[in-house]
Amino acid sequence: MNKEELISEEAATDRPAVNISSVERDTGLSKDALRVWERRYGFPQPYRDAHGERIYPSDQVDKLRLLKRLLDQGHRPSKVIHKSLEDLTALCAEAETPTHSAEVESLLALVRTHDSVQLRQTLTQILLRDGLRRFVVEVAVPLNRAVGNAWMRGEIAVFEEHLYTEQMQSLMRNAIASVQLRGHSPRVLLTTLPTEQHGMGLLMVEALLTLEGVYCVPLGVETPATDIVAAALAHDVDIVALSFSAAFPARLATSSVRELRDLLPPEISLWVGGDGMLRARTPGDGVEVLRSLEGVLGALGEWRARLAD
Amino acid sequence: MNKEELISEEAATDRPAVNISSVERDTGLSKDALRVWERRYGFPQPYRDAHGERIYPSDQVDKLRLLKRLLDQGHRPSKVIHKSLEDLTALCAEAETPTHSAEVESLLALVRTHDSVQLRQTLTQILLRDGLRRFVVEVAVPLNRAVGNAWMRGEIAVFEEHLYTEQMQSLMRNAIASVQLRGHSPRVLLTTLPTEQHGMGLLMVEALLTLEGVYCVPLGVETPATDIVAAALAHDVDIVALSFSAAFPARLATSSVRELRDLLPPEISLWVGGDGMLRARTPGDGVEVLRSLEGVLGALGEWRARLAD
DNA sequence: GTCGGATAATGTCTAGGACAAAGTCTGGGC
DNA sequence: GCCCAGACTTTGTCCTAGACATTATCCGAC
Repeated sequence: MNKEELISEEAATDRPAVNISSVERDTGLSKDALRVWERRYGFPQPYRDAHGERIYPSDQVDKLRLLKRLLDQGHRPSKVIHKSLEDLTALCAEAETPTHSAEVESLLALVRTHDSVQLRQTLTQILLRDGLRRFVVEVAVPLNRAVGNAWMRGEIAVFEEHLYTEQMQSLMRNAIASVQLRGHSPRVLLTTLPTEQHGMGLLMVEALLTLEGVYCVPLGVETPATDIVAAALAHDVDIVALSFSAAFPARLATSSVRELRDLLPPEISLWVGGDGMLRARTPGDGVEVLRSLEGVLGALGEWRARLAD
Repeated sequence: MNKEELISEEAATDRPAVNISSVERDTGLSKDALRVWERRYGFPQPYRDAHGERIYPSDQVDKLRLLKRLLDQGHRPSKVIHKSLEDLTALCAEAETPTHSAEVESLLALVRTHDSVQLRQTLTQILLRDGLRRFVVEVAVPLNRAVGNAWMRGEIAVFEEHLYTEQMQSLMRNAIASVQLRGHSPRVLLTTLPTEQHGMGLLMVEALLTLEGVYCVPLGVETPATDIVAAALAHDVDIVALSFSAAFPARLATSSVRELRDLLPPEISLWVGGDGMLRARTPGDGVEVLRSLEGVLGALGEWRARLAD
């Protein structure tokens, strides 16, 4: 394939060096952190342009991306910053659970070959065959994780991940919309806190809850704490559910959950979940930490049992 | 309503003062800009905590939000920064085109009263009554604008805007998915550049194009330029279409569009649109600037006519 | 083994200074 | 009257380098 070659060549060689703003965007590391790392650890070591401004070559940006991922997993900068790209990749791979079913593996292959028509068709078939609940738990969750890992290892391109996310979201929204609303209790508000832009977890929870006859108020992502409280009161919800991805700073997660808990009326439950909550310390009383997607159903059962008392 | 009162009281008095990071998040103004404005213009003038760090009271954050909106409309900081909150609100109101149909006005009322069930139902009814094309052009576009303006004037809360966006997106995605794919040409890639997080415009364009038998590759938001090129080649598209909201820095828009145009093969067309393109200077040859959503259909007609030659 | 306190690691804040890019004004030529 | 070039002004982002709160880690004592 002539085009394939063009793409890999582009990715391998032609990538231009970029300024500090772009690196902040692409890696998620703040400008302050980038400068202070350079001062303290000697990495990154960008070139300077005619005005003394930092210019980061693409291989350093690659390493920074990898470092950010490792920090999100709980590693410390000084311990990993001087390792080689290969060592870092290996370290990332360690943390992975490579338990993909054959089906997930074949879906991942479709993402890799950007065969979007086939991908959508296959996902739809599986959804119809297994039902929404099994689809979410057995396909969407592991496939999300597999795509994330593959992207991190550089096996799939950004645009392939984007297209996958778009298709999966579209599918999930359609499925949710087509579930006949059977019940109306409890009422659950779904959202993330500011800076948390990953909404896929919310959609998966919304799917499971809607199937169980729960009334969901989906607020999308990045709702400030005061607005969550206002929305919870306005929509008279019983439960507020928040999702945190691994990229969310662990300490911020704990403190802002605590803060939200104090702002919310005590009779409204607060559920938190997502990869970002696995590393965070427990945020204290009155907060239910869900350690897996299935945990949502357990918590729902408990809530209903408590209501029955 | 007891709850309504609680919410407005909350909004009016109890809002806590916040640090510079929060202000950056909430207003979209960079920390550097906030500090340099303070130095140069004397506004904002935050308090300091025990360590000399800036603490912004909520009324100053309100004014900053308004200022950001005015800058996005082309005003200059020195001209507006010392005006009162009332003057700024009036200035914002000037720029508005208050041409709402009665129908849009009643939908806006549903958003204001966060009657989400009724809102979804009404939108679905209108969609079925008028068809997707009229729905997008006559309802979605003006309602989006009306909601944005109302939010800016403080007439609707953040969470109301969030819920509206979520519902409208969900509806549009469902409608798009249910359009039987009739044709497959041209092939159009849809996305935004990094930092541009508003994807509603893309969805509206996707809806119109899909109705016309166009094959769309929706990449969601924030795709880096090099990945857009890679995706365009991999999916063999004829056209790349980008959307810019008013919040996108005008100069960045022009320069990055120019840059992308130079990276893309000349036989691939580049279409750009959205409120952010109305202020930007024309990015030069080989770029089609769409000044309205209907412009998309015009450009499509031209493309097909050229193909027929 | 586990708890508490000292020590180290780390990110974000601070202050001004500098400069390029873009906007605005001004004067001259047609 | 109109338009263009060059000068001036405005504005955002970058720079350095220091400080400090917060969180991990270590180490000794119980």
